[in-house]
Amino acid sequence: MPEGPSLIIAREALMPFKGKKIVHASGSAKIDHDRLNKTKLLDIRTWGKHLLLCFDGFTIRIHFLMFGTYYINSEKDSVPKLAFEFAKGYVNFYTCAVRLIEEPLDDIYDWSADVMSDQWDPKNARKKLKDHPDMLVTDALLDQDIFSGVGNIIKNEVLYRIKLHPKTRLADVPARKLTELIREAHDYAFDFLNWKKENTLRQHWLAHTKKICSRDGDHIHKEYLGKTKRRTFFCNTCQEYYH
DNA sequence: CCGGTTGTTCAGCG
DNA sequence: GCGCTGAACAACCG
Repeated sequence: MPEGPSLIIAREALMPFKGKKIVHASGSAKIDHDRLNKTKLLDIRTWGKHLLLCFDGFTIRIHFLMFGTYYINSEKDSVPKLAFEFAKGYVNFYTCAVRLIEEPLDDIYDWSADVMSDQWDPKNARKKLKDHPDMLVTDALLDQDIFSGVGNIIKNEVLYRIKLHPKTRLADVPARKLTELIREAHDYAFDFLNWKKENTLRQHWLAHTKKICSRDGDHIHKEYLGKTKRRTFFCNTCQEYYH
């Protein structure tokens, strides 16, 4: 569920409820459900991995973390974190972090950082990357302030696609390669979205969970790299290590 | 059946 | 106040 493209799918699935009134809100999330009862769901937005349910004067932010899911007009056998009942239909959110946000969204979200957004701005991303010369590219792609919506799968696939070694420091990335990094973070996310919709995402992975490099037949390494120590799959032969 | 993980936040420590 | 670590959360897949 968690990476940015999946949130686009979630938003689309929820759009039928836009403008509809919540008849009853419930769930185990520690929020004031009374604020939701009999209020209209004005809009559904996303910022990276955040699902934003907009109401008059506040927003419910849902983060699906690793295992979060949602069921529309159906449920599974566990207590939802949050559940909305409309006059026609209902939604259940499971295993997610729910938070009520009072601030205007424009005050707290940099929309240009979201690789899935119309407002995604490669130039801003480049500026931010310049500010972190010692950051490894494997960490940079996971930085939600720079590449909001990019997760570990997208990270691995982008680095493989542009033939860049995950341990490369940002300062050592050639300018042209940096352009590719930024472009591919956006482009691969949309390939991810399309494949996810077709249910063919897994079969399109070239590096993530792979053992053999399809370019040169070499072994794909699996290491836990960077500050975040996340699973990183890479080929030492075709992914150039600049240092 | 167990181990691992598409992620984030927070407490605790030096 | 900082950076770092580890825990907590929790469900599905192989």
